[in-house]
Amino acid sequence: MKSNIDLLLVIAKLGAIDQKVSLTTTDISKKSGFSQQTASRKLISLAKHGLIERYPNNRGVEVELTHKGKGHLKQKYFQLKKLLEKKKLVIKAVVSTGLGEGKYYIRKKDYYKQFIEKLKIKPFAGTLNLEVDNDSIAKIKSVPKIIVNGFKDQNRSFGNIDCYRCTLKNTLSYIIFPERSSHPSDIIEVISEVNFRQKFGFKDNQVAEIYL
Amino acid sequence: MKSNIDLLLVIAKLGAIDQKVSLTTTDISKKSGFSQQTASRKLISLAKHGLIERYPNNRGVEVELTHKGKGHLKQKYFQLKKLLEKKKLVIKAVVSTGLGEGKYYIRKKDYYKQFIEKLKIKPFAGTLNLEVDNDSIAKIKSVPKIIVNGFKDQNRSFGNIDCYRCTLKNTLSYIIFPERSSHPSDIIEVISEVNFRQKFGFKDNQVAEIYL
DNA sequence: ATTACTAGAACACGAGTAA
DNA sequence: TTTACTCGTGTTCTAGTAA
Repeated sequence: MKSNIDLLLVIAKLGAIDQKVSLTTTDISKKSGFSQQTASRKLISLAKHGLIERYPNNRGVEVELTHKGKGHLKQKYFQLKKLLEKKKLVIKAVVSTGLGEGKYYIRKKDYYKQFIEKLKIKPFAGTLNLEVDNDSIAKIKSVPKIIVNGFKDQNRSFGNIDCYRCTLKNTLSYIIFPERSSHPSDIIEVISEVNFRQKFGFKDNQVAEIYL
Repeated sequence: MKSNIDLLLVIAKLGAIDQKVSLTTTDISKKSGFSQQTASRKLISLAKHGLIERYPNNRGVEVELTHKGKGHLKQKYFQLKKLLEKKKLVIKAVVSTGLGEGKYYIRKKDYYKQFIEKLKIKPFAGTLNLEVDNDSIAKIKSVPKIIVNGFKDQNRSFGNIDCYRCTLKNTLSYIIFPERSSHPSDIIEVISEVNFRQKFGFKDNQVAEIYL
């Protein structure tokens, strides 16, 4: 989809960011500079991509940004913030116990080889799980993504892993999002060459700062 | 021009925001997802619109964002900031003595009528001049613009005036940009129903906060 | 009043390739 | 190697209107 972030921003500014708002496609066309027809078509497209919820009726359209739509705006915001304020984004995260999924993935040779090649680290065979607030995900996704490709072994297929470079305790690390993760969306996994729990004495519920 | 702000952001992230950077259109195409040809064409277009400076040579392109290009990014940034952080933008401004241009404009009946209709104020027949830093202009331009139309009288023609709603000393006010102003770009003019110098004792060099 | 379909025009895209 | 032109194709636009 062609990034219709400009139209999303127009709709958000009309108030649809945290509540349903009654608009007309003509309102939107005036604010956006598109024709009424194009506003209508784009609205349908945004809804199809899950960025807004849309309830047309015979007096206009009720519109509200979805969580995902708001996420897109936040992502753009954090990109600009990092760029223009010239300082790193920081995430406050809480150490937690995960499912051990990451550990399983890291040990797969096809992934491991790519971690070394693409991420330039020889990862410790375990991950640190952290709980973050919702804006954090948008912050993470605002920095360049490195994709570690999936593969198939004789038993099953493995999906891509999206990796985002960061530092934790001044240590080069990566936040990893396996394509088909069963993690709740506010838990992230971090890999690096070190065992954070051992080297830095990390315990559950302890707060850590991640720099992007 | 179709807002190529996404490509501008890509270029800025490649380092072209406060210095010239040697790039190739292939670099840009990889980072942006467009083809090399499209990256080249868009670069030419950005330069034509004054958003970047571009020096192609036989080993690539040297690129740097112009002041205007950087302003576009800042504008988008402040739009998102205001929206997502749900608080007003604030500008620190220094009271200064202007040219008396604004006073002359306000008294023109065709403008005055529009001020009443479109801005819902009966402006005091004078303006407050303030000196602001450069980011402030981007902040101002990130909020909705109200256009007061120009006109012709028997002697000369008058251009449009761009008006931006704000509050100063809790007073509904508007920052006005006459289309053909001889103001330096870091001086703004504010109109409202009150005489700020009289009512609030404003003196030159005093700092004032403007909320957008 | 609305939304949104159809149709044709305008525009943007990238493959091929010249310079 | 570059940049960037031409040109064929596909996408996106808006005017006219149906519902």
